[in-house]
Amino acid sequence: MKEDLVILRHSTSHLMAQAVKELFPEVKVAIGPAIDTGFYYDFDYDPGFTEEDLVKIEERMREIAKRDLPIVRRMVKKEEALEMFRQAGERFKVELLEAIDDDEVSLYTQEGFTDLCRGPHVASTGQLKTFKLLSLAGAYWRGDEKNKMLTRIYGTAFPDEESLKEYLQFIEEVKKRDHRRLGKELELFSISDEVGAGLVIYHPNGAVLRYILEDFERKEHLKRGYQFVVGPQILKVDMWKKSGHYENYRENMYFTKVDDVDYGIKPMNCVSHIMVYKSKIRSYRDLPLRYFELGTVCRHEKSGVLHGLLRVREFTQDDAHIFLRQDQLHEEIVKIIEFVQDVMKIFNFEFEMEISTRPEEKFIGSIEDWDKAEKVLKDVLDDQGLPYDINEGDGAFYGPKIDIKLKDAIGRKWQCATIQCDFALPERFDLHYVDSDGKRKRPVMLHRVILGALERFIGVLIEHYGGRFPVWLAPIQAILMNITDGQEEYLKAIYARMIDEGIRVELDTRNEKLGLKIRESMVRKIPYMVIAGKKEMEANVISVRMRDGEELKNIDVKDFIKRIQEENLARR
RNA sequence: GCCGACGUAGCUCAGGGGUAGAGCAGCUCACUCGUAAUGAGCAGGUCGCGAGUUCGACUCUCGCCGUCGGCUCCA
Repeated sequence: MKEDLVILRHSTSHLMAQAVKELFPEVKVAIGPAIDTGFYYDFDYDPGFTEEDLVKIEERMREIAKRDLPIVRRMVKKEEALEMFRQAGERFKVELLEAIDDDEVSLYTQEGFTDLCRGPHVASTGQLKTFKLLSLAGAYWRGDEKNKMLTRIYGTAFPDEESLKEYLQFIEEVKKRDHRRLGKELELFSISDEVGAGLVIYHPNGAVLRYILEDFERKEHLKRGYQFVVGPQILKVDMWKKSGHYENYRENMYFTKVDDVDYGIKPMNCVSHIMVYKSKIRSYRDLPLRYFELGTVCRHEKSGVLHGLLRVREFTQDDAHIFLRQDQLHEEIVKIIEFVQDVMKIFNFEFEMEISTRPEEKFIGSIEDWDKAEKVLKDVLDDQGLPYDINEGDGAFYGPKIDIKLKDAIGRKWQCATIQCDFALPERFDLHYVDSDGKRKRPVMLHRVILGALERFIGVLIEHYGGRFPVWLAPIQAILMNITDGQEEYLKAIYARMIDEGIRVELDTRNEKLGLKIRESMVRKIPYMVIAGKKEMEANVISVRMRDGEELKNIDVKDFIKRIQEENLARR
């Protein structure tokens, strides 16, 4: 974000805090930074704000802006500032101050309101014109769920009306693309409270989309030397104790007991894949071994985090576990990154990468192994000249990882693919291979997903394409429509032919006007509308209208079928 | 899990202490029609679930479930 935009937004958040203090003097202020989409400020106010309060606060902000109060910076001794905020009962500011090491701190004052702040700020409140308060939310003090929940107000600010308007239009666009809304409109999936929160029910259109993706994935994995394996849905609890999941991941797992034996429903697919590896003695020549499974897992995610398809409790990963020698690690990770690049190009996603390192607590394996693994990950990305961010302490409990964040058609980021390095599970399960010197050695394990979870990926795809899936992914590729009863038989024959050619086609011979049929198909975002009236039938051709308005008049059915089949292969 | 808002017909939503309403969708009939909504009629609801207050609750109170916006967490 540009520096002056940060200053503008940060200043607007101070303006909001001042307005809040004027209207609700008993409120205590916490922090109010600029963020990518605007700004927020956290307040401690026990009754909480209402939507109406938001309107009042915004009005007061405009009034204060009109007063054009100068914003003055002042350096004071830390002790002096502490005394001041203590007197005012601003306990959050006191807590912040106590954590600051410097002798002097800067204060920013605009008539009647002083905030502890590094700054910088605009010169006066009169410069703040184009802003809007957006929403209310709860937020833990310092982001820690053990702390008090404060009330956060989100708003946004821009240098001019034009860009504010643009941003508000962007919010509208985001709403239009919302996969939950499109999922309903396009009859892709549903989530029923009777069935359970976070459990997805695929309807025919969504199920066929999923089937296409699965089919695509199987082919892509076979091409790259992966082998298919399939593991059970439930495994004995002892297995999860051995793997460390019971210790580190139990609160996210579902359990069941049958005939006095405890089972855990799998939250990850690795254990079965490890059992395949362990089933016989492996030679150094066998490695790398790449086991792939479209593995369905269950994780008890906290109720508040569930979100359409993007965060669910049962989902299917395009999961693989690769068993390999240390010396193969670098090359294999390069291959996986190339795999991700190939696949994301097909869906037209750009992406960014992040490396997550060892957590402070809740990890297995030695610190030495962690350091080794982290180094390999960094080396690969450095060698490939790929930029990345470091996410300290954000690794999985069994190893560090590279996370890949997709950037969709309107610039939003989504986490899907991940490559996780694991020295710990091979140790726990005592995996080995026989090396060229005849000695037993420990393999390394990579956990990786390309699309991530099919549910999440489908959700992202829906928003990425705004429901207008490319032809190869479209649940319904073409819809046939007649103009009068006279063409019903003609279209039925064409329908049979297209179905036979593997095209996903629908037949609409209802006694309705063409305009209505076109409209309904447009709403459903079907790529091709095939129209046959008296004229087409007599000439033994069809007319095709595309969802972007383009038309193909009087073409041969054979040519049309060929066109769709080519698009299926080209994957555009 | 936490903070806040919300839950009325398949969908989108209005209403309000005296047992509910619109538009779209659905069904029936008429119309046989050329590129984004033909017309008329009919039918459709334990007002999320459970308890409490009340002569009476869909409306008020409490609890639960779920959804939405966030926080924390994550594929």
